[in-house]
Amino acid sequence: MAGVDATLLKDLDRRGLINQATGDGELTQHLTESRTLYCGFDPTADSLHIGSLVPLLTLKRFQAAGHKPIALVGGATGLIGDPSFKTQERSLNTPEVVSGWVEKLKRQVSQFIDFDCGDNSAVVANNLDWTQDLNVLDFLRDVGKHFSVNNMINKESVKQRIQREGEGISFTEFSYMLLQSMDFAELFKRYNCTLQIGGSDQWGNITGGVDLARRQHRGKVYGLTLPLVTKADGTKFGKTESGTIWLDANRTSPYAFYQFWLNTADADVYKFLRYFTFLSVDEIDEIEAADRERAGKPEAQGILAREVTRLIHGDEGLAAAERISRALFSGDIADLSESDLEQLRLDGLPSSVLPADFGGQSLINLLVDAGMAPSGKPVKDALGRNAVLVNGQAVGMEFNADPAAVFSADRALCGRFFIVRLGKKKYHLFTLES
RNA sequence: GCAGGGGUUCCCGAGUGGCCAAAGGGAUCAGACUGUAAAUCUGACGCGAAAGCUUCGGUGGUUCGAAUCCACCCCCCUGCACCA
Repeated sequence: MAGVDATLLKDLDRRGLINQATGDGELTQHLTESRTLYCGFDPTADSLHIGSLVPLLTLKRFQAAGHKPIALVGGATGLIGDPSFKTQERSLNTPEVVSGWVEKLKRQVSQFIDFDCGDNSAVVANNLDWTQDLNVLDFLRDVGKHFSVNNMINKESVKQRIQREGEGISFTEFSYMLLQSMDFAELFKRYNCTLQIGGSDQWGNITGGVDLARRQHRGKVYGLTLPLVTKADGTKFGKTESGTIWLDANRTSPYAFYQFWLNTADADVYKFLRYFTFLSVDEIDEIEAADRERAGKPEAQGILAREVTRLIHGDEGLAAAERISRALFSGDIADLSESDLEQLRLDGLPSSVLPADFGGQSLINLLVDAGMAPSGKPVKDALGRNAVLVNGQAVGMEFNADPAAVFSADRALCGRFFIVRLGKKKYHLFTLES
């Protein structure tokens, strides 16, 4: 068996990754031997987003330290919906939809952990396996009996739903905790899994499982929660104007993903390096010190973007993201060769083909149709402020009715390409029909 | 079922007959400044290039005119009752 890195918890602590743990510090002792731990991911979409990245990477950290990770995909819990800290009851998804998502998440989660490294190889589990045939009476007698409703309604995670005027909670969602608790007890029985990790919102569900494992199997198991990722300016982490940042390249291109991290605020970037990369804390401290020393533009964002993009999208995804970023944000667009431009499209820069005849289409319309803006208003605003650049040339409102003049062959790069920039950061590649 | 409270533009939340596309805040977008930051300032923020058009749970109605009044309906919340 591979040696166990007993300093793991200390490292997690230095990274700020420990929010709360059960067992009064016994966990450190517990982890001096190779253990099995799990973290659950519920299928609420066909891909995870970066909100799940912290627990996902923490599983990886545990595995690197010699422990055996189980990634649990919630085929069952996904059918119910976790009420923890949610302000509203959510609508149920159909079993077919959820099982489709389960398959996708299984694949996605599997990219992060090693399934072929001997004794601590990872396992992917689905809690539907031990719940779908469970009989209601057995459930109520064997599981329900161990839970006190008095206790459950006092949980902080459901308080909003219990106390707040205007919202309620269904029995279905209220029961969620029992299902998750069962998972822990079950994994303890099946795999001798003795640790569950999760976001800080999972504390109530995790302690529920700790108690159930003890009551059902007299098992001594532990829970550890990770902090919720917050931003210094108080806005929600993981969202941009174009929506959630997903891990699936089909939903969020490696380029957009890379740009997301590159735009991290100074106030957050060192924390994020500790959360989201495998660079050592010492290395990160050095980066921070060097940035402070130098003043001006920090290096940290670039390092963060590179590290995380490589982690999620691999070397190729990173290379593509960097190629696009370099081409668009530094240097002269006019210097790009035809193959460079072609490559941008292959790399995932949003692109579309211009129609041969513009008909009566306005320029605003064309850009909206290409997906550069949700409606005409922002484009109009940008046109009025010289914030629309076609191949580096500002285009004003007066061209709105005359897209043919803007997208004429003699103004195209290499005879057929137009790079349109809207605002500071939104780019789109148009090509003339050949 | 009864009683009470409530459903407003992405979110929170004002508005209770015309001056309302609807205060204020947040989020978001654009500009200036910068480092593809932050802070700050400016502008935008239902749709539309514009003229104009469509909104305030739904449907009808009253009115010259309704988010605002009336009727019915749907949904949510709180309490009570019924059931057991």
